[in-house]
Amino acid sequence: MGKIKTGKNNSKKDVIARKAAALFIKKGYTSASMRELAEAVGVEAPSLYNHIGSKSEILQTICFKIANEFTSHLDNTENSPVNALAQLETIIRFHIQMMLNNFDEVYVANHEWKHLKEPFLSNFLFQRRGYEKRLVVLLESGIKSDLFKKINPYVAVLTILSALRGLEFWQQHKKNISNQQLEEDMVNHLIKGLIK
Amino acid sequence: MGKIKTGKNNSKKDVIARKAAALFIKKGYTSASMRELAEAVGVEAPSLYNHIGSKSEILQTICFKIANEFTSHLDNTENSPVNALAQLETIIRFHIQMMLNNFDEVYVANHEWKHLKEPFLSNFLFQRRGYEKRLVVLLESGIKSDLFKKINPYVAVLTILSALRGLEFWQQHKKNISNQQLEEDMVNHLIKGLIK
DNA sequence: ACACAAAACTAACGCTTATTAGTTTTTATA
DNA sequence: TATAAAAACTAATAAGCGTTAGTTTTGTGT
Repeated sequence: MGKIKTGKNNSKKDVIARKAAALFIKKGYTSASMRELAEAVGVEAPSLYNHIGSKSEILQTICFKIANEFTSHLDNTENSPVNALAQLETIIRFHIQMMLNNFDEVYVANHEWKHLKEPFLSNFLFQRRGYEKRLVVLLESGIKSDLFKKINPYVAVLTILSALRGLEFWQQHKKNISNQQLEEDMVNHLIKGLIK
Repeated sequence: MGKIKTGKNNSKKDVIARKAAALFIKKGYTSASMRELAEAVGVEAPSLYNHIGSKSEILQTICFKIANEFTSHLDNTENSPVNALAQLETIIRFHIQMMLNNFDEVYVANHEWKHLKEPFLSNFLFQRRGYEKRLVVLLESGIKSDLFKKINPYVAVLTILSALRGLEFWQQHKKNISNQQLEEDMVNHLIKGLIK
């Protein structure tokens, strides 16, 4: 049938993962078949197994790649010398950038993690829960420093993360607004509602 | 094997739909099998077909029941004599109430609509898009009346709807905060960031 | 108690799934 | 150009899927 076309910096496994992410968005992980994925890649289904271990492994790769990017960015931010407000703004902007620049994989990590197999499922949820908790700590510190209103920090984190996640809908609408403007408006909406 | 237990005001079809919603949340629509659903209901799989037409029909029932509830509430709100800010607040509070009181069905409508069959899929998306547009009009009217900041109304609607959707995570966390407090904090966060 | 309808059951169908085995073709190296 | 490895292919497997057919049990009204 064909041959997998690789670019310069991406392996065949990368090509498969990228096509898979797009397919998982369109059909959902379970409904997306290896035969469909193979067709998107330009090859017969069994040929995929020369490059990947299993369908489930593709999902793992996508989910943990994204989870690790968020986690390591948070590591860096926490170590920066600026105050809680500036840290929060940095994090919000990073989420927005990730949604705009790595849409497919972020979407899959957000929507299809449910189909990870153990122990990956537990690991993923543990990592995500840890991320949320660190944000709550950040919010608490901002409240203690009198930077933020005395809102419940869990609620604030939930609100912010959910609003950011919702950028996935932007990809579909494509309104007449630049990414720059989008980012400023969202940061403004989410932050100014917090500042005293 | 058994018999479907119906309460007073719910038909056997309702019982199936309710169990199905819970199962669709746990496994996703595609991965949830009719045999699993049957077991949850307490019956053999083919027996379900005495009460429902198909698996897909269950999903349709759930999705449109929820969509219609949101649409008709918006109808009522738009006809109320209060200003845009008060209308927006009413709508936000309704979303929060729906998330807290009809969690399973709202979750399924939000996550599994992708698996609706045509023409239901198109109808559902059309209805949802219409809902969003009406909210944008509301935001625009609020901006024109100088009630809201001059933020992009699409971005604001996206931010608000996404944050509200994110209440689905609340169900899992169950932190030490009352529904009342949760509602006030979210409304405050989302609105006060808009008011001049 | 009898008759009819509702709702359960068992068995099975045709289809799709991810994956494996075994083989052939392509590519890279020397 | 010969050789070895990489990567494609075809064929097939076992398992699970939604659903249908046909039959038996259960419940209801007279």
